[in-house]
Amino acid sequence: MILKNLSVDCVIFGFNNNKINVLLWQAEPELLEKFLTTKEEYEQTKDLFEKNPALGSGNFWGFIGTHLPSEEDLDEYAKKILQVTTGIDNIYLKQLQAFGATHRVPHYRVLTVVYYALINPNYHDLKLSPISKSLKWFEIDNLPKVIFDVKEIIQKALKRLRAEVQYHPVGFHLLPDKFTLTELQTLYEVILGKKLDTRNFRKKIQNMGLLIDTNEKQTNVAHRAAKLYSFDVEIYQKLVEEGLNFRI
Amino acid sequence: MILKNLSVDCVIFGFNNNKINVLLWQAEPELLEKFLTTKEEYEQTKDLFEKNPALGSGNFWGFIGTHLPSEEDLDEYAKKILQVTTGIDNIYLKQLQAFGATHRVPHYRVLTVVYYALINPNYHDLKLSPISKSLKWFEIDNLPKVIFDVKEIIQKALKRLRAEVQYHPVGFHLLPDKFTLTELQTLYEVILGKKLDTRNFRKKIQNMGLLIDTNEKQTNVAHRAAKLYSFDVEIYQKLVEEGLNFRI
DNA sequence: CCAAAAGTGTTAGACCTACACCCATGA
DNA sequence: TCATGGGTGTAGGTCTAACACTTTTGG
Repeated sequence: MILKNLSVDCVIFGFNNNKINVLLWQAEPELLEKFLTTKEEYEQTKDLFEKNPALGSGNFWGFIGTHLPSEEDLDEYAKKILQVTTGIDNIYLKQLQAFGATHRVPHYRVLTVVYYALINPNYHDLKLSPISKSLKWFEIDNLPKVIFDVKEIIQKALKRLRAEVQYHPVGFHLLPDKFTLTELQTLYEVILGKKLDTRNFRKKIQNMGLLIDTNEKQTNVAHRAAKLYSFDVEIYQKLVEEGLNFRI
Repeated sequence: MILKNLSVDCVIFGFNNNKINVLLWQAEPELLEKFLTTKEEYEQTKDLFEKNPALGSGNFWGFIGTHLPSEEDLDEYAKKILQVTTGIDNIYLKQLQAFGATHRVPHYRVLTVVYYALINPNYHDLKLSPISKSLKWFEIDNLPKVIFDVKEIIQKALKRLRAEVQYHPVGFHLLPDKFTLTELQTLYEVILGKKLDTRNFRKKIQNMGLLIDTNEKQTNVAHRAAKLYSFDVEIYQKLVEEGLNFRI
C-alpha cells in the first residue's frame, strides 16, 4: 500500500562551473510507474500524479521523489529513490527534515520528508540513469519554474549545507576524486558565500591531515599546473568518531 | 480526517537536581479523546490506541504526542500538543527529524515526526496541566519501561541538544529566569558530559554580553551567596541574526 | 616573454588552557 | 570558627587574520 499523505524527496546538490547546482526532474507518469512502484501501487496514486504540474506539462520542475510505500523503510527508501533514478549508489545522503504545512501541495494533503545529498556532477554521469532525459541540473540562483514549496526547501537545505560544511568536511563529496586546493577553496567560498584567504585556507586544510598528495599534477593548463590531492576517508572516519573539530 | 500513518511526538527536556530529565506520559484513551481530537477523530484511531502499551497498562511510558489530523499544520500541531497537554506556551520547540523505520511500531506502520523542547521543570508547573496525573519527569539515565523506539529517539535528541548547545546558548531555556553562574556551568557540564574550568567558563560566558546582572543574590544558603543573573533575550536575538558565534 | 594561476611565511593580536587561593555566608 | 561553595588573574601556548611576491606552465 502507498501512503498517499507522505512523500520522500531528495535535494541533490552538485558543484559545477563554480556554482552550486541542484538536480530537479520532470517525471513522466510512465517513469514513475516503471521505476518507483509496482503497477498496482501506481494506480493507487494516479490521481495525485495527474494533478502534479511537474508531470507532463513540460514547464515545472520538482525534486526527485515519490510517495512512500507502507512496507518501505524511510531512510532506505530515500536511498532507493536516488539509486533507481540516477544510478548513483553509496553517496552522502542525510535527512533534512519533514515539511508539513497544510497547503504546501494545493490539491492534496501531503507531508514530505526531505533528504539532501551532495554529489559531483562530472563524476556521476547522469547519462547512465535510466531516466536521464527527465533530469536536469540547475544553478541554485537561476532556477526554472518549480512546483509547490521547492524554493523554500532548497533554501532550508542550503542553510543546512552551510552549517554542516563548517563542522564536517562534507564539501569533499562535491569534488572529483582528485582535486586542486584552489578548487576546494572555491567550493568553500561558494557554499559560504564569502572570500577566503588563500594562504590561511591552505594552512588550515593541510594541518587537518585529511589530504593525500597524489603526486600528480594538472595537465594542459595555460599556467603553472596545480598539485592534485585526494581525500583520506579513513582518517576522516576516525576523526568523526573522536568528535571531529573542523572549522573553516 | 486523522492521518493514521503519521504521528507527532515531543521530546521535552528539563533540568532538575543536576540531571537532564525527559517528560513522558501514560495517556488514558479518554484523555486523548478529550484533549487532542474530536470524538469523531478519536473513533478513527481507536484501534491504534487500544494496541498501544503506553495506554492503560500502567507500565509503559511514551512521548507526548498523537496522530496528525489532515487539516493541521505540522509545526503548529506540535505546539498545540504541548500547549494542550502541559499548558506551556511559547517555548523553545524545534523539529528533530522524522523516524520511519518499517517496524518501529509493531502493530501498525506509523512514521513519527519528532520535536524537541527545552523547559525548566520548576518554572513550568505541570500541576497546572489538565492531565498532570499522566505526566512524569524521568532522569534520562534512569528511564522507566518505554514503548517502541523511545530510547533511540531520546538518544538522537540528546545528541542534537549537545550539538545545539555548543553553538547557540539554548541552555538558558532550561534554567529559571534568574540563575547563578554555577547553575549555568553545571547545566553545560551535564549536557556536554564533561567538567569545565570555572574561571574559563565565567570569562567566556561573561564576554558574550548575554548576561544581565540582576543585582540580586541567593538567600538562605550556607555559604557565600551567589549573584543572580538573567538572560538578555534582545541581545541574543540580535546576535542570532548576525550569525551567532558562540562556543563553550 | 607574457599571461594566468599556483604556491609560499611572518607578525600581531585574539583566544584558549591550566592552575590556586581568598571571600562571604549560615550553622 | 568551620564547612561550603562563590569568586577571581596570569602566563604560555595555540590559533587567526592580514598581507605581497615568486614560481611554473602553455601559448
